[in-house]
Amino acid sequence: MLVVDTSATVQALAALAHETRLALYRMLVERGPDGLPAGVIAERLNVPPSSLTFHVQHLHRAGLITQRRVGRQLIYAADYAAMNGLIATLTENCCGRGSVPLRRARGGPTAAVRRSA
Amino acid sequence: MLVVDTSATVQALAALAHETRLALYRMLVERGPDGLPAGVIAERLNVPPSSLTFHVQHLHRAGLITQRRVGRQLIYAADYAAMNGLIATLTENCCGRGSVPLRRARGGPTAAVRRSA
DNA sequence: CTTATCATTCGATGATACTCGAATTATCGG
DNA sequence: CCGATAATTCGAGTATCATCGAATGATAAG
Repeated sequence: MLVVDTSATVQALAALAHETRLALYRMLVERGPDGLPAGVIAERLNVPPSSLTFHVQHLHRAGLITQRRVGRQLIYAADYAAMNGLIATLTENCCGRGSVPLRRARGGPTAAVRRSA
Repeated sequence: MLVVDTSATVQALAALAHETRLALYRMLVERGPDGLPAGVIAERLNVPPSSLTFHVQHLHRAGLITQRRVGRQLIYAADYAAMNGLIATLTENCCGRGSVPLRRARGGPTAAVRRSA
């Protein structure tokens, strides 16, 4: 059984629990492994540079995005493994053991989660 | 295609992004459909009544738990469909567009999930 | 009606989170 | 070195969240 570091989970959830950061994270997921420089993200989200830094750091500290420098820009990219880890944690701990078959899906990739309340 | 209400997603994430509330939610998931009265939850979490109310309402407003009255006690229970909806939303929007296997639940450690036997 | 129990609401306090302009660090191209 | 660009850190102000005792509402039993 998977044991979870609760505070890491809370940190990841808190990082995503903000309009701006959720939009930012989604933008990076869409963009893929290449990522985007901070400046571009700030412009697209219409957020001043210092505010943008505040939010990307929040996501970075939570381990949800990666950071790398290219020349004088800092590139941020989504860390897919981290999100999958978070989803796995939620699935393992919070999904009503058996009443809802979400963990044993063997068919299509997301077949079991297509239905939403 | 799954329709996503961003602010509802943020609200659900924020509701879970707190040590006490995550513990509370997990307790209700373990307990199952019968749920638990507020008093019992408060005692088990070692939280004063008024603080407990604050947290259960947070989860209830986010739609993650249900509330019903039995006699003079209020019973709270996990709403599994809501959590599955949240997970579906995260999977649809934030997981690298099908390129990433959702199937890893006990692979390598990630930033959000750690072993702590 | 009165008392006891369960839980919530109220209100005051302290703690974090968020925003963003100004100053600072890092890098690049002459 | 110098000027320009990318991004961060700093600091101050505002807002929202969290905690919890005391007061209030809701239900039950005698």
